[in-house]
Amino acid sequence: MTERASQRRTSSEVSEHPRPTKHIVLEDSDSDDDERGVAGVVAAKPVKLVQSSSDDVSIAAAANPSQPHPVDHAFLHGCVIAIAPRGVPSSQAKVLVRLAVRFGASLAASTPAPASSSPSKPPQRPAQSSSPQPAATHLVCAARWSLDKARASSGLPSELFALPGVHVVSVDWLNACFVQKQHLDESGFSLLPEEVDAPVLVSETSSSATKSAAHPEPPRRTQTVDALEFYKPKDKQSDDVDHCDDATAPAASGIRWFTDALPPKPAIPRPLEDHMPADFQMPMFECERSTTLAMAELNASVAAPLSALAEFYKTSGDDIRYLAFRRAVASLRACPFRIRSVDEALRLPFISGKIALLIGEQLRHGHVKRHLELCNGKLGRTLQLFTRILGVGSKLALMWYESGYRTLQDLSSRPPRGWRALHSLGLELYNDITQQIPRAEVEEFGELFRQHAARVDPNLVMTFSGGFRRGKSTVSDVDILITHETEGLQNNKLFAIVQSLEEAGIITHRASYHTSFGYEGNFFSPIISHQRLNHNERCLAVFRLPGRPHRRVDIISCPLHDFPFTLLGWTGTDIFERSIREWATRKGYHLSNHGLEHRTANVFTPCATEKDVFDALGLEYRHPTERNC
DNA sequence: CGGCTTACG
DNA sequence: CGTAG
DNA sequence: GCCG
Repeated sequence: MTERASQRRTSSEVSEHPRPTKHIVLEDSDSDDDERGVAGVVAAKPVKLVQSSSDDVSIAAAANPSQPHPVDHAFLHGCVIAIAPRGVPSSQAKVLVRLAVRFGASLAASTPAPASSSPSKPPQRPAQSSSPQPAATHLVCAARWSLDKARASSGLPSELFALPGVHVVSVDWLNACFVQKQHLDESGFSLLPEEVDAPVLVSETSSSATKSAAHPEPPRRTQTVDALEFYKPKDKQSDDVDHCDDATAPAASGIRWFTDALPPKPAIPRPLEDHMPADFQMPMFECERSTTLAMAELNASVAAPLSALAEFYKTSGDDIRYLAFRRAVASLRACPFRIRSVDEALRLPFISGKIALLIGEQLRHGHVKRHLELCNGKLGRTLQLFTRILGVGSKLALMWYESGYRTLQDLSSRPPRGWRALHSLGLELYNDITQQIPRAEVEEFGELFRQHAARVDPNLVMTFSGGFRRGKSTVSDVDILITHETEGLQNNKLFAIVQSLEEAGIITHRASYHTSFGYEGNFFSPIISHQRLNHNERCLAVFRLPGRPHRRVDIISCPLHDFPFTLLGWTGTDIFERSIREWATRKGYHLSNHGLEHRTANVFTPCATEKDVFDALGLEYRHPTERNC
């Protein structure tokens, strides 16, 4: 199953590498955050945290296995949930189930089995799919039902009710657990024997009651990102690796920046000009390798025609060849030796037969005929021209080409089939948007963004992702990721920030604005029952700084518990993303922006940092600057 | 010869 | 179909 | 187009 991982390349040996990392711990998690209020104070008191000598930053103590609190993304771990088929609307039940699983619970099998392990212990790690578990620890019934009624007509097998220690609770219990991100004491939510009236309704107001029952000790603050480092965009510019990091200075005011505390890898393992050793082997998966920009220079000329061909195939809709060529290019980029012969090239993954011929041609003649024909031909040039219009992909471009369109002028003078308003904008901004953006301008915009965001909510956290985070000296667009230091509070912030930037004349266009509501605060909104468990906001916009071209910017907002995954997902490159997801699949996981879920256990693996994700996957951590596949 | 990332609008 | 990495 |  996971064989391929270890095939031909090392990697799996690495999978059990030690975990020497020490993590940041809160010195005083209870200290109030008043001081951090608005502007300036953040700087005054940058740390309530002790940074270990280690590489990674972590959110609070989630990474400390011996101490599940205070941050527990799987706070329902060990719970085996059965939801009453009757009394609880099925749409609601569906959501409850997915959320419960999302936070570590498992589902009772439809056929009850004898109870075995103790209800409240979470003995099984997510990875071990087949450990025995109780038939059910929690029977979840409609609110305000009596115990008798539930036993009689909830539709749950009556033997479940007889299990020792089983909790029979109303849906309000689950609801409250989700809202507070804690495993709340069940007692306040148990179904009562008789017609005694129902327990408290959940809602916000019940929190005091439930908390006092569940947590005699002072209620803990919800999860925060206090442990994240601060980051101030540096004025010292550079176009190489180190600038994304070393992040020590706190932001001058307002919200925080998240940054990677990991120092970039020492770059090139060996002298670049060495010959490829006879035993040289490269891992198959791009996510297993380090691919830095400096390293990629070495074989850039050999890779160039393949790279251009990949682009051609992408714009012409041949996704498979696009992938094939991109993988080949990725191998060349990751190769720390200059490729001098076809034989050497053939030893790299995803280079064989046809592609090797092209490489040979490039080596011998300095050009590749197929490259020149396809990419510089009429079709190739036109497809590239058209697909660089906002909202135009291979299908439209191809269709328009076949209809005889050849220039942007053609398109604007006689709008073709499928023309949309977005395309007009794309045309209007074409010359601006196709230009590369220097890092300095990204940081300039980032600073403005930070100021506006801080006015909306000083406790937001922001970071760049995309090419900027990977250390590119120029980027094709700006990617900004925001979250909130308190779980759930990032809701609805993005739109306000965008509005503010629009009013200031910085954001000039909004190509799209997506939002979907999750569980926070909106638990039973209709949208939720359509499987949307995470609140995500995403805005594709255009900004312009005075005297500069228009620029594309993607702004993404995610809940705190998604942060490491969303950051990982938006940092790229696309080849890196595809490879790490495929790797995850081969390890039995499902990796997305929202989490790392074991495919059979249906349990999400708690991760507080990107590094936790790599660890869980048995991968060596890759710094963003090593993901330039 | 099948698979090749994933989720969203 | 398009977007994103 | 390459890999298993």
